[in-house]
Amino acid sequence: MNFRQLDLNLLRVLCAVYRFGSVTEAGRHLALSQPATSNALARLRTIFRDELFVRSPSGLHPTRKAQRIVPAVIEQLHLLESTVSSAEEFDPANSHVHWRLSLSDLGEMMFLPPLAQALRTHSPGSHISNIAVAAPEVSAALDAHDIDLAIGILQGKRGSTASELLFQENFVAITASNWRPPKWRSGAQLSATQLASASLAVASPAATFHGSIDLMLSELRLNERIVLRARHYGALPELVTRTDLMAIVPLMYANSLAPRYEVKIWKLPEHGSRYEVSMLWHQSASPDLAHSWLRGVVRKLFQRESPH
Amino acid sequence: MNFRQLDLNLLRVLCAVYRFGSVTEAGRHLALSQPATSNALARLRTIFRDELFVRSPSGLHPTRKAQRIVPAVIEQLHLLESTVSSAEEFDPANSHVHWRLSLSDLGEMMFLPPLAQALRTHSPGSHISNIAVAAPEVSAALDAHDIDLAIGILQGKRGSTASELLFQENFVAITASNWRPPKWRSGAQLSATQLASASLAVASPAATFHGSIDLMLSELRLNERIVLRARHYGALPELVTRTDLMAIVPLMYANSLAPRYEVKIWKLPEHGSRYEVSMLWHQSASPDLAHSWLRGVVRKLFQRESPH
DNA sequence: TTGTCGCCATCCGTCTAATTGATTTTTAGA
DNA sequence: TCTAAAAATCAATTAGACGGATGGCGACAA
Repeated sequence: MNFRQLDLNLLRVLCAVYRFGSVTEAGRHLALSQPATSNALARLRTIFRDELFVRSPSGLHPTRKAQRIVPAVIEQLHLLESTVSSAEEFDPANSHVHWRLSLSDLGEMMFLPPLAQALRTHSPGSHISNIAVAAPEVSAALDAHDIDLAIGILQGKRGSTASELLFQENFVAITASNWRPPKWRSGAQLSATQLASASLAVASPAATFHGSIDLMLSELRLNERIVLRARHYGALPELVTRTDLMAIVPLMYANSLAPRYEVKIWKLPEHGSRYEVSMLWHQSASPDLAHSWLRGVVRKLFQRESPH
Repeated sequence: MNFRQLDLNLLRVLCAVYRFGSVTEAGRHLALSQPATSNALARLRTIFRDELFVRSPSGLHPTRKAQRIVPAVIEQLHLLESTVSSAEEFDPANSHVHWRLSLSDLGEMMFLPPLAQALRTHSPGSHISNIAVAAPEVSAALDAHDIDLAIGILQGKRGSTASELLFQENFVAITASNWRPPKWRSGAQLSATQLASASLAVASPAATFHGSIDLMLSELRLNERIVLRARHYGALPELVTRTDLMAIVPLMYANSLAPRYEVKIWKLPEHGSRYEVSMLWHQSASPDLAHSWLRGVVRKLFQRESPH
């Protein structure tokens, strides 16, 4: 097996067969006929002196040797793709990229409108999909190249995940505008005891923002006060205007409600109510100029210096 | 420019032209005719919509676009090579690898004999060359894939350099066997004042071990006592047996002299006389089974627990 | 057990890209 | 301006990879 005389294009076939578990399907994906794909696989088998894939009821199953090398080859081909496509200047106006993002439901409300507006303006040929991935799976989804970029309260844990802080902000409480805490005089600051007497509503979405509010409330020893848990933020504004409940939401979201809802914003104790919003992507996409452009757009739209 | 319909083999041509600055030479290296190479370059130019290389007095000079991507592509092809060649089990007995090492002159004396013996025994078809690279250039030489492995008092500084500690040891002093310090009674331990009265000879090779002795001696405030500087260790044993000079050498080397030379070994103060011997290689070679085997041989021959 | 279906492997004609060899073009330097 | 070196191009030929059609084999169900 001599790498120098290996047809590199065969590696594509190797990866595709690994991915689809089917010669026919791999060929379809590579825009190659089934015989050509089969022939390529035969050459691979000769070169590697290994069957590489054996038939099984569920499709072609990789041998140990294939299992050992193909995932790494897939990763390296992705790297090559990013490098090669970083060659040409990215022209957003004339490009047709399908961006696959991961935003929580709140992320959609907060980030999608300005992002979509920017993309419609500067890259009208591009498409956006939000693939809402649960927070713990974000890194895996990036590794699998199922999504291009994730925005939210997320941390890049693995080495293959790159990340950039967009902003830090605080959670706040919103209530109906005529809601008052006991012994209230004026202002929008709640004392700890006043807060401790409120009944709380929170949203715990499955996707990106998951968990951080719960974490904060248990730090503030307020988790006993939660009387309503929603799965999405969308219901909260109506909820607080119609009940005596206090909802805990990101400041950004509270501010966005002001024009349409009669809600009052209450500051929470600084301690524990802070959260960080970052964007995450797969490291191999870093040199890609298209991806780099998208990150620039996100940065320009959402990144700001932390007040603290 | 669509990566999916890019002939990956063209990237080889791209890298070779970049490396040799010549279509003809690149073709020769790739076992490709000059017209074929020229044609491949023409296709690359169409694909990348860029000249990629322009003629200059010193050969084909890469354009900015080529400069941006080709080094990364070279690196990624090396990665692919390591991955792909890690597919087959490495059979040292029947393989023909040309190992390019970087050893200092002392390294040659200490490490090459057992290493060569092991390789002759277990991989008689393989070759070894010592490309003695000066210590500061070791990482660069690994990056350029000019050498496969370096052994010495070295630290892997860059992210692309992998390293593994082989052992820690101390420098010692050797003298003629009848040499005695002032007010000496018995034993092989020198007091600081006794040491400070000796006249020293040191070797400062250009290659890997460079500098660490000087560093130690200046820590011990003994650099004033150096009366002779050699460029190689080979001359020191004869030197100390014929003069009253004391030579500072690694313990390992001092021990190796015992059977043939009438020298006495004196311990030095523990503080500052310790050094670490490591092996360094390029990270992309980590998955390569042949390289991994070589590292295993080196490890088995030379790695030992530190006495401390 | 047998028939059918789905999928991989094989066969053959076609076409791309390589080779050899020669020629033209370009460019730096005399 | 001329020369020399190297890239680009041309032409004829050949090797090999692809596409379409066909054959073969195992899985699953009646």
